[in-house]
Formats: sequence, C-alpha cells, structure tokens
Amino acid sequence: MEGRRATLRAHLLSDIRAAALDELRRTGAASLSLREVARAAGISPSGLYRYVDGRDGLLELLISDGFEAFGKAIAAAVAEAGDDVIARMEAVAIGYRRWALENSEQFGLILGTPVPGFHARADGPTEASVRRFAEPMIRVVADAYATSHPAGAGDETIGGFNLSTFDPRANELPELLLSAVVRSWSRVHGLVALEAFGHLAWSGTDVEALLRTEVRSMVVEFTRPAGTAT
Amino acid sequence: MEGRRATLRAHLLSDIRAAALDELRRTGAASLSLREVARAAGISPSGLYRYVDGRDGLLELLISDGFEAFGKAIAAAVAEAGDDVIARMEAVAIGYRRWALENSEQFGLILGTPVPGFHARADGPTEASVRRFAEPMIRVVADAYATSHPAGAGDETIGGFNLSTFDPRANELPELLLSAVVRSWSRVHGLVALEAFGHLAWSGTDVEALLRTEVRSMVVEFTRPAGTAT
DNA sequence: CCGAAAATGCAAACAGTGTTCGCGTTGCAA
DNA sequence: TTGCAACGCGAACACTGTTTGCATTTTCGG
Repeated sequence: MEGRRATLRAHLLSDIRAAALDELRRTGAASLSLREVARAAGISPSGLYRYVDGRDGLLELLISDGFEAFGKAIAAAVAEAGDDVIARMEAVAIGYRRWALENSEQFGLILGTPVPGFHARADGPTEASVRRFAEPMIRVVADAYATSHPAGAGDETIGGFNLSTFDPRANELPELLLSAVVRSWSRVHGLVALEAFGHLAWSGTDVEALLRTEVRSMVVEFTRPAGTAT
Repeated sequence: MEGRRATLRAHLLSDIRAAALDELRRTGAASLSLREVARAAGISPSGLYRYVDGRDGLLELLISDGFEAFGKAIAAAVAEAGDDVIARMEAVAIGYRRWALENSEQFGLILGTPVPGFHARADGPTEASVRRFAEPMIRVVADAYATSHPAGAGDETIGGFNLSTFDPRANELPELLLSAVVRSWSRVHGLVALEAFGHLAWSGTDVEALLRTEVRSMVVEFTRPAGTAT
C-alpha cells in the first residue's frame, strides 16, 4: 500500500510530463520554458525542482517519453502488417514517417540537432527507451535476412545468427546484419528527416511514394543471397 | 568610391559574422547569446541591432553562410574527383560527411531541427545560398543520368532534359531526375545526419565505408536504363 | 562651406528566463 | 507523539532579448 504522499507525487509528476509535452508541441524544444511548464502544472518554478532536475531533466523526460512513443507507434504499424517482408518494411517506413510528421517537435528533439547541454546518461531511462525503439526495426530487417538466408545456408556471419534466440538487448549484432539495419534506418530516416524539417517542400515530392520505392529497393538489395561487394 | 562609413560598417559586420560563427561553434545554436556575440565583436548589445535584426537575424546570417560554405566544400570535393560517375558521387557523399562532421553545429543549424521562431523569407539571402548549395549535387546526379540516358534515347521526361542548357536556378526539374536527386540526397543525408548527431555511436559502424557502399548501390540502381518500377 | 539630415553607438530599462537558498508546512515512521 | 525527511514556495541573482531616448559623428545638398 502506497502512502498518500507517493500517489500525490506520481499524479503531479504525470501532470508535469503532460504539461511539458504540451509546451514542447506548442513552442518547440529550443524555447521550452521551465517556468511555463510549472505554470501549466500548477506549481511554482522552484517547486518543479523537487520533481525534475532543472530544464535538462525536463528534456530527458521528454526524450525518454519520445523514444517510447515512437517505438510503440512503429511496433503497432508492424503488427498491423501481414507476414510479407515488403509489407512489414513498408509498415516500418511509413509508420516512421507518420509519427515523425505528426509529432515533429518530439521527433526533432530526439533525433534532430542535439540540445547543447544535454547528454543522456548510459544508465538513464533514455537508454532503455532507445533500445525498445530500435527493437522493431531491427527485428524486421533481421526477418528479411532470415528469409533470404535460411538456417545454415548463409555465410558464417549471418549463418551463425539464430533469429529465434535473437535478443535485441544484446549489443552484438552480426556485422552484416548491423550494416543492413543501419543502412535501412538511415534511408528511411534521411527522407523523413528532410521532409519533417521542411527541406523538401520546394520539390513537391510525394515522400510516401518515394519511401515505398526505397523499401522495395532495399528488400531487393538486402535479400540478394551472396556477396554483393564489388 | 565608398565613403569611410560604409567600409567601417562592412568591417564591423564581418567581425560580427566571425564572432557569431565562433560562438555558434562553441555553444551551439540553441544557446547562442546575442549579448555574447556583441561582447566578442566589441559592441554593445543594442548597437548590434544597427547591423542585424535581433537574434533571428543573427541566425539567418549564420544559416546563409552555412549553406554557402557547405556548398563550396562539396563543389570543391567534386572538382577534385575525376570524370568517373562513381568517383564524383563518392566525392559528394564523402565531402558531405566531412563538412557535416567538422562543422556539426552549423550542420545542425542549417539541416537539423528548425529553430522555432525562424523561417527564411523566400527572397532572402538564404534562398540563394540554398540554391548554390544544391547545385553541385544536382549536377552530379544529372550527369549520372546523362551517361545512362544518352541524348534522345531515354524516355520522354528524361529525353527532354538537355544537360547543356541545364539551369539549376530553374525550379522545374524532370520528374524522374528530381526523384533521383531527392533519393540520393536523402540517402547520404540520412547516414550523415544520424552520425553527426551521435545516433550511430553505439553501433561502431564505419560510416564512410557504408557511404561508399550506398554510392555504388545508387549508381547501379539509377543508371539502370529502362523502367525500374515494381 | 555649413547646416540639416541621416547613421551610429550606447546606457538604461523592461520583461522574461534558469537556478539557488532559506523558510514554514505537511506526511510519515519510529 | 516526536523527530525527520519531503514538500512547496517566495525572494533573490545572474542571465537573456529587445526597445527607447539621447548624444555623437558622418554625409550630403543647397
């Protein structure tokens, strides 16, 4: 049984989270005002320090929550897709884009220009959220690899990789798979980041269509069985 | 002949540019202090307003200069490369990466999370700098297309595009070429942005090697002669 | 050449910010 | 019940961007 104080604290802290997210959405991360958040949460500026370690603490909260929400959105998009490899990768790409556009301030905060003073501590909650964020993307790419590299048939670095025992929390991914993950992520992220930050407006491109093209191109390239290097 | 006043003004303005760039490099765009810039330029904060329209004006200056420098760096890298298509595209990609890493604060300012208050006016100097920035990339991709689509042999949207009369200031690029430009740019930018903003540190990837792989993949894909859809 | 006009630089002020400190008050646990 | 840690807050401090009024200096037309 929790004391009355603990529940009050939890409630107020969630109010603070909500107020901060609201303020972030409204004004952006760079001009997020601690005092304004305090006002919206019905608390004095100095009182906020009992709950959050200053402005950087507020940002850490928002970054952690952002990765969490982003990851969940992508996972949900993947879950809705079928078993087809292309469909799943498309779901990741388009889910990535949708979330980034609909939550552009959060997106900019977590994956855009880093905020000057802030660096996530290795043991903080951000680290865990990032892991959960990366997991669905890694899994989808790994699946694509698994289909083109059936058990025991691929080269060693991939052949030794057993998807059923795949643990996304283990830092060591097979080198080729890691490259595939980074390349896939970067290709989706490149288009989405440019669009979300307004750098493709001049072109009038249909970014979603381009994204589908990219996904097909990636699947073709990554599921090519043997060595592709020239 | 310019009056003494004009030259003094020009000198001081260039001092302000230098001081602002210095401050940007040191502390990042989000916490760039107008007063600190004024101090470094040996001028009072209010005096700065005779030269620059507040903090946003300072940022516009830095953004414009940033695109200018970025474009020149890429153009120089291309100029050093030979005539080979792959070599030229590699030069763009690696020049892009080098500049972004060596000038990460400027890079974040011009292509990262947009600063809240600021939006470049369509007629401002930023617009012109962006055009000069995009020009070398467009030209290289267009060259790649030209080699695989010799004059009069390609499909209409490309066939009607004459490289010799190519004007990068004209907004209308052939649709397929536009797609190729956006896709190429986004693939380079995705990797570089993620690296420059510290989101690939966990992976320990050799981003430059990945970039070369991407370039080869792009050239192979984009110089495929006929319809590539499906 | 000289006086009006324009450009320049600055100190002071204002509203806003993040952060710290010391004070009463309140909830909980020994 | 008593002691103590947690809490919430007002006041203060050092900043920030921006505006305003006022001298000073340069320029230029009559």
